[in-house]
Amino acid sequence: MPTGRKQAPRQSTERTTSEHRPVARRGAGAKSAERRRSIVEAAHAVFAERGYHAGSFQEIADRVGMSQTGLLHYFPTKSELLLAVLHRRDEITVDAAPEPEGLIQGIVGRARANESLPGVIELYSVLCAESTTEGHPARSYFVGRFAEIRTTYAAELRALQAEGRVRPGIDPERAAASLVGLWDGLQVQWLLEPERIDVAACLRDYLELLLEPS
Amino acid sequence: MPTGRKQAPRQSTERTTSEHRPVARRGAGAKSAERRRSIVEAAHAVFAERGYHAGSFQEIADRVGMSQTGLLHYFPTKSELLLAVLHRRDEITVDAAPEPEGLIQGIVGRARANESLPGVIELYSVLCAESTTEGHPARSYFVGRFAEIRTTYAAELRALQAEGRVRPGIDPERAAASLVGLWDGLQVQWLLEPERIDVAACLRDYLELLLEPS
DNA sequence: AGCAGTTTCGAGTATGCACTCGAAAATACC
DNA sequence: GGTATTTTCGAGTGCATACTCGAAACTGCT
Repeated sequence: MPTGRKQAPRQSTERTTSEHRPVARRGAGAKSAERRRSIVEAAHAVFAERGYHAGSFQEIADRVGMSQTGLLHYFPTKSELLLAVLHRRDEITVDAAPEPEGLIQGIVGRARANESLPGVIELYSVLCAESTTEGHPARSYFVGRFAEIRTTYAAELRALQAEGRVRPGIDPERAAASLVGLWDGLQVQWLLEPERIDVAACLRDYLELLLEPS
Repeated sequence: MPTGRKQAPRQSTERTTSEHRPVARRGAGAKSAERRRSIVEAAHAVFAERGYHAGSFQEIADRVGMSQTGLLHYFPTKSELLLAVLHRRDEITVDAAPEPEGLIQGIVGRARANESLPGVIELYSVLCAESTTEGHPARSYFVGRFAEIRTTYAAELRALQAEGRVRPGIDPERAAASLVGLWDGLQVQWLLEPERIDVAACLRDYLELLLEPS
């Protein structure tokens, strides 16, 4: 975080280059933030198209129109850039999430919206599976993310259960995991054959099976 | 990222000059087939652990106890080796598939069996997602495989439907795609947190929702 | 204008990659 | 035993990789 701008919640590992200055905020900070954004955007696209291992600094630098070394000034390691991309993705989807009423409406709506963002889906699907490999930098990110989503859905299901709107015999935790898994698995099939898979419809089917017919 | 080179001293015996092969069956052909099998086996493990791009000839050769160039004699290109691994995987799972009666029994049983083969799951999950990227050599393999599995399940569901054993309002094609997606998505979560995800139980839950309570 | 700090990059390092080439060693067949 | 074939590997090629180093160019503040 070159410019000490308070904006960024970029945590931990600062640049290690030994300097220790008092809130250095010389000019050009705005430019820096802009650059970072465009770099993250390009990296998002490249990682989505090629995956993490196969995606290169060079290609990202080319897309953003700067040298590979210039890029390294902002993100000194590849995994740092990856994590920035993932957190940026969170912001995007959260921003685009009005989180409306109802599990069904919310989820199906989100799935429909995703159909116009294949890059986001691809990034997510590819990195998610890649992260199960040994020592992948995004592994803990995905572990945390899955746990978070599962508990959110499980809580929503329990609330619906309390209202008697869930079909009897449903285990909220397992149903939450299933919902997440179903979504992700369908997205992979959709990436391979977009015209043959209707992710949103399948999710709606599942949710309607879960809920009491009213 | 430097991914420190780790040697896997599989067969620590020196192999430069005197070589007493214990098997040394009749004819070069037999030896060749044997070699191919062990190479495919090692490649299976490496691709499962690292993915296709990140997995290297060198590491595979180390595990099988031969030089990288020796390996190239059997599989002149990397993608050829990949496809051999995938087809070998098909053989394995087909062999281990008694394909018993009943969708539920069959699927749940297979899922349970898979729990003891994390390497096979990892290979499948990682390569499957990786294959959605541009120009991946396994892409058409997975497209074909998914189509095949979906039609199989859809047919089974339609047969059950004819017997009146499926809950009304189920679309067999979508349910088949959902079943496959659910399975794959759950497996990814299971790879990340094996102790928190019960793939077989979730699949059973889903199948019971699909079928008429009898 | 002078300076502190930021941004950029050219050149270079060390490594790894898939793959080629040519030849030696092992083996099979007669 | 001699010869053809298969199997193996050492050495090398060309390229890509992440990352380092050091310095130039730029920026805005005083």
